[in-house]
Amino acid sequence: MHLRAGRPTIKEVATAAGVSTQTVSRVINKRPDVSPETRKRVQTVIEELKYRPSALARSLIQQRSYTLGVVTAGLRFIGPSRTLSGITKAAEEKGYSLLLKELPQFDTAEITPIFQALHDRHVDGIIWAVAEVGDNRKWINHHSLETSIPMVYLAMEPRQDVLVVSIDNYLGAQMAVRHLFQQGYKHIGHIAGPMDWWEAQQRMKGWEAVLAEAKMQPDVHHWVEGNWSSASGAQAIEKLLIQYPEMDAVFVGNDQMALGVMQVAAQKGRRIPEDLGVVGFDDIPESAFFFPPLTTIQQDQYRIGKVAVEQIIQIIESNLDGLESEHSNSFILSPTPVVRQSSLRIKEVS
Amino acid sequence: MHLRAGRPTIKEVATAAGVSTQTVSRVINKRPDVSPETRKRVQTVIEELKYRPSALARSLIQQRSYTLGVVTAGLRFIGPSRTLSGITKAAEEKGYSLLLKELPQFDTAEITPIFQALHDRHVDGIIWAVAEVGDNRKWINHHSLETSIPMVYLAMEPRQDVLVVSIDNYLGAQMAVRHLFQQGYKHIGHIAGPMDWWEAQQRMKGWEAVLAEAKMQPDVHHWVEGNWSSASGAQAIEKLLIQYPEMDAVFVGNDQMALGVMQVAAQKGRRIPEDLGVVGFDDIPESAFFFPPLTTIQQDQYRIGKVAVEQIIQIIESNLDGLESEHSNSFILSPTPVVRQSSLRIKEVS
DNA sequence: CTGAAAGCGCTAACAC
DNA sequence: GTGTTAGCGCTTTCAG
Repeated sequence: MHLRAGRPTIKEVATAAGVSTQTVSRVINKRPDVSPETRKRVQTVIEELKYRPSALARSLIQQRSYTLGVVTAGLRFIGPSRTLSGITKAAEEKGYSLLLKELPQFDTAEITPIFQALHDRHVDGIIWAVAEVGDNRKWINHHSLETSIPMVYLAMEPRQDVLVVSIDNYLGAQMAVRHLFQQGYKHIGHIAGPMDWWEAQQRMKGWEAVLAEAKMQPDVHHWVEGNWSSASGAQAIEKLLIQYPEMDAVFVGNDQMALGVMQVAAQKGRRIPEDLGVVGFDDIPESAFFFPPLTTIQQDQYRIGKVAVEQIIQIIESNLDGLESEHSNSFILSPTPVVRQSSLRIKEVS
Repeated sequence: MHLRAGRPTIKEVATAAGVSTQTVSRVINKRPDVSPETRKRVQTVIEELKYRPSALARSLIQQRSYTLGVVTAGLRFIGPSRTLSGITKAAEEKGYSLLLKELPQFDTAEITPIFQALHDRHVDGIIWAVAEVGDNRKWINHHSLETSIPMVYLAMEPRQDVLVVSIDNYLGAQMAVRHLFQQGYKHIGHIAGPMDWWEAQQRMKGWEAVLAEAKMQPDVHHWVEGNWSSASGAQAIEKLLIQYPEMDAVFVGNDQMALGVMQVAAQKGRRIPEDLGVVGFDDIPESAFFFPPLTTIQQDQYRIGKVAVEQIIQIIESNLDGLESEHSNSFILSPTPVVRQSSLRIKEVS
């Protein structure tokens, strides 16, 4: 008995069990048409040899890889990572593997090599988990014709003929601002994310919409653009305090920027929530431990990942049945407000 | 002209160009032994047909997939995500693809299916990017015999015959505590991570070592165990303030827990850094915007990922040359202190 | 119930 | 320079 190099093949198993490779194939695929004795004998050999069928060879002949391509960006941020986590869990459950690519920037122009790499490896579907920034979606129509690989897009504006899974950022922003009004705040400013992000635009529009409901004109001095970072939040609030002195509350585009806001407010002796109400967006785990704890709009990024996987697999499998895609083409998930101290001016009646 | 189903094959390219598949193969692999005219003709056909060689078929025959398996856990936390980001970047540069698996827990017992899935897909190497917790490494010796796939382990205790890439947590903790002594603090407590984590143990040992240098006995009342979360940090500091009343500084096992510490300190009117010096670990992006900004020990998780990829690829490629692995078997990267306000009791002489 | 032949898309080894 | 043959490890016919 000596150590073999490499992995045992189906042929070796067949020889050792005294059957043909077909029969081994039938056993490993749990086909019914094998006699119990044969099956058992083959299985024994498989275990002895520690044989494992090659997924590569299978993919080649079946034209099916049970692999999904995932394209992400900004894994250094917690949002994309949580989404990815939802994707890994769902894929695992469904028996799919994941081929991961990370774009160097959110608006990387060179996406062709990414597609090629995934296509070359025969992925059955692609999850485009990159936020919509600027015109980084302009290639969609162009591209979806070229390749026939099913795709699902996350965090972008729903559009015709494309499967999209997103959070309702517009609704979330409305929730935030309405909550501030309910708490008796009158002058609500906004610190937006970078305006080339679709999500930042949506959140801003939600803020504007609720102001309009309250018959208030959103003024250009009532908001400032940030870049999602705490540093930009700090800078933004400095500006805003000057250019909008009546402001008594602020809806901030994400929790990180809200942290910067709270730091500056503390330095300037502005009490939160008494002098300044603050609401963030995302509900990062730390936000409950800001000082004071931050009211925010929770988005379930994990669930987005899960839904994306489930949807794309459904498309893949219905395509196989020759059914032409007949699915609803967008999933807009609702966020949930999480009320904490930073916006509670009124004692809540419980 | 009609739409073909599926992808064009090398055979179709060969026919269309009037050459053999072998010649096409030579062209796509940029072999020198093809006449300029033939090469050009073939290339034209390739572009017209939008032909792309199948990485699957190649992997099968070359016994080489140019794919790395990555096993991670806790992607909902920022640390593992940053490491993963380093891995994606480095892999991209080196021309490798990534097959991603996430364990449901850090100490998942059932790792065999993970290995099988990666092995089935012929990964050339595996990056085990799961922190060492409890005895979740006990399978190492057992397993590395079974499979001959090269592996690299992250965030674990270096050991013989295994390639490890880690941060020097012990050194980092020493840096933190020495810094506090330099700032004139005398009674330094510790809030540890969960003690079944190797990294938490190392950080605690670093704290103990510096206390010992200063001829101080680390007492059981001078530290409390947390679980990395801000909530546990908040609880821990409450306890510590009671059981160690002389304490004037605390070294906290990570930045999240330090956030909880600062929240409680603020509530109790303990001024930071005057009454209580605080140092964290990790340098998460938010820590610069805590109130006050947090002194912490930075670990470059991104770089860990990068080094891991580079090392495993080196092993893969030297194995191919038949060289038996003759590498140093651990990389211990040094962390960097980042001094901010939370520990600055003395005006720094610049 | 089982096996033989063919082939998924590609490349290594050899001819010429 | 280029083509032929064989085969990576598996599954899909189709016989028997």
